Amino acid sequence: MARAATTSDAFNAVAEPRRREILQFLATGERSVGEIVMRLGFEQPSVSKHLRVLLEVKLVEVRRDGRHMLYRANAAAIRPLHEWTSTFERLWKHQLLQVKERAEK
Amino acid sequence: MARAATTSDAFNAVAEPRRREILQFLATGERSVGEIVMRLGFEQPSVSKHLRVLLEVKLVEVRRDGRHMLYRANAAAIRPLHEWTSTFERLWKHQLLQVKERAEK
DNA sequence: TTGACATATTCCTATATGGGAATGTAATGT
DNA sequence: ACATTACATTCCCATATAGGAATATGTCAA
Repeated sequence: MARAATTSDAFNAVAEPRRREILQFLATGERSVGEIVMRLGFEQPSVSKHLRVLLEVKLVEVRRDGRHMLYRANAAAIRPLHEWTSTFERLWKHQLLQVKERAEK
Repeated sequence: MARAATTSDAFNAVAEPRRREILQFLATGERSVGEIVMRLGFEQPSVSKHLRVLLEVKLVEVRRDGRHMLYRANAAAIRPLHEWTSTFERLWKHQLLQVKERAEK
C-alpha cells in the first residue's frame, strides 16, 4: 500500500507546508485565489490545486463573486487536530517539570 | 517533486493513523515493541518501521533494557502541532457563535 | 462576438511510501 | 556454542503525490 491520500483527512491535508500557509492566510479573512498567489508567491496552478485538496477535506469553503472565487478557512475542521494534540498536553507539562526538577538537583 | 518525506517533520509523521495510535498508546507510559504489537495488533515489522519514523522526528525516544527496546513518547515534539492548531481557536469559536446567532434569528 | 481576466484542469515525471514476506542482528539462558 | 527471544532491516511493488508547463473553462466588458 502507498501513503494515504492527502485528501483522506485533515491530518494528511495539513502535512503539506504550503497548505498550512494558505490556511493561515485565510484565517485572516476571505481571499481570492489571486490574493493568495500575490501574498504567498506560489504559482497560480499550485494554489488552485492545494485549495482543491483543502476543499475536499472541508478545511476551506468557497463562494463565487463574479470572476473571483473567494475562499475562507473552516476552522471547525481543524478542531480534531487540536483535540488530538491536546491529549498530550498533560504529558509534556509533566515531562517539562521533570526536566526542571533534575536541573535543580 | 513528490510529497515531502514522512520523516521531514512531526506534521508528516503523524499524518499516518497507525503512528498516531502508537503515540497515544505510548502516552500512557514506556512500552516495549512487543507490547505495542500485542495492544494494537499490527505486524511487528510494521510497528518497528513506524517507530523508526517517529524516532527520526523525535516524537519518541528509546532505551534498551536487555533484549527489549523501551519506547516513550516525547510530548514536547507535539507542541508545534498544538500551537499551530491553536492559532485557529479564536476563529472557530467566532464561527460557531455566528452559526448560533443565525439559528436564533 | 471578441478579448481580457481569473481560476481550474490535465499531462508529465521523479520520488517516497506502507504493507507483506523474508531475513538479519542483538541479547539472554543453558 | 547454540537455541530462543525480541527487534530491525531489506526487498518488492502498487500508488499517490507536487511541481512545471500547457491548456481549458468561466465570467465580464465593450
